[in-house]
Amino acid sequence: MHVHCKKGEGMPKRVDHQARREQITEAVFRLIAAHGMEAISLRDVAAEAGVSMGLVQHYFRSKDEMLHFAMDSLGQRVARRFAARIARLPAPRTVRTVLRTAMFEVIPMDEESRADACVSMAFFARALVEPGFAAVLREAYPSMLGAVSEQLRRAIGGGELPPETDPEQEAINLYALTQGLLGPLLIGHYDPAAAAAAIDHHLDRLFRTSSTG
Amino acid sequence: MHVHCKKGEGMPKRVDHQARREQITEAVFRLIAAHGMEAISLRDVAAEAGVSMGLVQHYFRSKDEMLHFAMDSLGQRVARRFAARIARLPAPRTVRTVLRTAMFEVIPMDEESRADACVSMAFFARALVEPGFAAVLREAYPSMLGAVSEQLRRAIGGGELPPETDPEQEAINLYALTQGLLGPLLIGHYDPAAAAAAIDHHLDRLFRTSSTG
DNA sequence: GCGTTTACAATGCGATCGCATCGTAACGGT
DNA sequence: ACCGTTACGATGCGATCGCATTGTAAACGC
Repeated sequence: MHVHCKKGEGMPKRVDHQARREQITEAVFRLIAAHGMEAISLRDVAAEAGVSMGLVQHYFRSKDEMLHFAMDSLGQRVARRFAARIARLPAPRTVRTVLRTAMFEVIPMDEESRADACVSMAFFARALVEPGFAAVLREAYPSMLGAVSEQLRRAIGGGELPPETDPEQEAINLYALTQGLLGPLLIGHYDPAAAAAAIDHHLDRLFRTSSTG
Repeated sequence: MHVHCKKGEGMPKRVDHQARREQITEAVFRLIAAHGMEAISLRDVAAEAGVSMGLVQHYFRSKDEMLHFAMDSLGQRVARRFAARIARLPAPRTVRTVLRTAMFEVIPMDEESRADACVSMAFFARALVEPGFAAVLREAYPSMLGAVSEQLRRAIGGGELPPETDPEQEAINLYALTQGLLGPLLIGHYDPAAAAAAIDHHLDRLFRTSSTG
């Protein structure tokens, strides 16, 4: 009636809404990583993104909507990077290699992924007190865990793991270990190599083919 | 010169400074647990504590000082509860039992400790962007880890663990596992019992006396 | 008893916040 | 060519913030 676009998606006049929103979101990430979520204001975001504050308001109806979008965007980016990292693995993909790669992806090795991890922490803390922010986490965790336990089941089927292994339990512990290594790492208690060693140590014990005497 | 108190500590006129500060701090905890750290204002704290805002200002020179005091206070409380829980253990204290108890202490079983965990998360997120808040964590982690690895060394000496066990590595993994279980638990992905099962599962594997064939 | 210090309450202030409003320039459809 | 919609920029507003200031009553040292 009012407007009849050819594409059902959006068909804006000339600018790409999604791109603009993500450009602003990038500024949000930088500010959160640098000063925390509580410190960011719409004016700061506009300044960081190099745009006017009116523009920010134009693309986000409220600050809350902006932050929600940012959280979704971060979740998608993490998931995408996750999948890409797995897909990039060379041919002989043992389950152990896949799991190791996945767990290493969580551990921030460079400044960029470190910043992402900090932002994730900020969002997590927010999700604890604002259920609206917990939605992304609510779906991310079961999917993560499902992927891990599926890998473990594959490993059991392929003989990499003994048949009495509990895939769900091991998946929980693998995930918890990885997440638990993140905190002290971000604070600076040890370096990424130490976290990697911890992961390998755990995988060593899980996948021990025989030994122990 | 100006004032010559008999006690080196404080000797205020008639009120207990420390007590008042901790009373205010309790209100801070309640507000952080309920609405997050970014949402609390001096007026809110005063109202929650049932005092005037001037009183809050009287006992804390600034909001930042108040939050720092609160973080210290929380750290001490956690450490105290930790020690008490260990001390309350019955006579035959195997290392495994001690570790299990310690790890369970991190997992919030009731609403009160859950609130504490949420507050800790909030402080942690803050510490990532404000180094001043990282001071407490900076000393807490090595002390925690040291206690755990010391227990592990005792276990090795006592024959509970094989001599080739790496106490430092196992301590890191035990701590990481426990911390990593906390996040999903707080979000509500599983219940305390599941977290306890994960801990026991890990301890089972670590302390397996023989088996595996 | 008197002055100083302490313990609080009340108020004021400048800054900043999110958001609503308004103005305007450019494009698209007819 | 016109008109409506979109895409912004600029400004204003009420609320709220942390903090400084001021006032006052009570306790202590002398």
